[in-house]
Amino acid sequence: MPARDSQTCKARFVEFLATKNLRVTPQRQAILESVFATEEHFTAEQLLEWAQRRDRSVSRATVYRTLPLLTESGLLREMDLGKDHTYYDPNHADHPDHNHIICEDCDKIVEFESDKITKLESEISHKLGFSVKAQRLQITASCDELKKLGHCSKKSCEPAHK
Amino acid sequence: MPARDSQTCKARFVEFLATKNLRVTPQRQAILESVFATEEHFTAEQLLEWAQRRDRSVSRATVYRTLPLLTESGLLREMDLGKDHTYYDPNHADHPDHNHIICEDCDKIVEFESDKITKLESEISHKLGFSVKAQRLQITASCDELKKLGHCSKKSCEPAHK
DNA sequence: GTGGGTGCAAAGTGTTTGCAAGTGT
DNA sequence: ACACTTGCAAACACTTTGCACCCAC
Repeated sequence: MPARDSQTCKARFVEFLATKNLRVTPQRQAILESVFATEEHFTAEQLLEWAQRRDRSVSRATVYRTLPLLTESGLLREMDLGKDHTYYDPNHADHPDHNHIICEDCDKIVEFESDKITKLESEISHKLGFSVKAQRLQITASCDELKKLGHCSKKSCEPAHK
Repeated sequence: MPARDSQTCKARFVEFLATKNLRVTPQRQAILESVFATEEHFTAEQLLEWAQRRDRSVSRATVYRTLPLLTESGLLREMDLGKDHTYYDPNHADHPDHNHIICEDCDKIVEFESDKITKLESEISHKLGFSVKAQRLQITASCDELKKLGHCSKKSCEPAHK
């Protein structure tokens, strides 16, 4: 998937804030910068740490208050990975229909898109009398190579950390 | 989707307990009966209420301790619907690959299966070097009829409760 | 100037757990 | 008898919120 344009994302968020009569504060900017400096999924706690590196004054409360704004504006998407905290996906803005393969061996997540699946979802939904608004597909899988060779050569398939 | 055989499910769970050297207690039986008396998705709190109707002695702690056993045995599946609590799907045993359409108008959930989607998932995963272990697809949709007529005639599409 | 925003710490809430007593096998 | 189980209540962990002060527009 092509990389996103972080400038565009930031502009979109500022616009979103304006629409709702909300303000562009230094804290929100620090959070915004942090969000679009990564393409990885992250937690609220991680985001707090990143944002504080840019602006010491960012508090946990502000992170938790900004996260819903980012999801509401469509720039971020909540992800439930079965852990005790919520993950956020910064790749949603450019690829709203992308799916996830989660390797149960190494916890790594691979993203992919499939027009065919998207189309089928739409067709089936239509038959059942619905219009698709959003979709989320998570595949839990195991790494073929790891199973066969006992290790995993994929760059995207490192041993699970922690 | 054809209805499940609750007798088989119960037998499977008893067997699962035996395998792990766990015991068949009255409380677990009450919970088990309750789980397979419904085809709807439910919460831990609902399950507690149902189980207590069969056996007053069932406590919240036992429900929370039994739920992981039921998921581990493959009879139940956790569902995240974006609410603050976890939902459980009792239809997983017979239809492990079924998907969900969640109507954002009325909160109703419709289940469906699609061999084509399942196959595509498998193919794509294989190409990326993974073997599918499980999958979950949730489609958020809106009810066509509701949008056009202002109300919803589908039996499965009642107004959202609460 | 004013309505929104912030940090802090306390509160909230679904879920988990330590403990002493009970019970299936 | 020996583990495994249970109910109760306290503990947890992530997230939310009340409040008094602050600041972007």
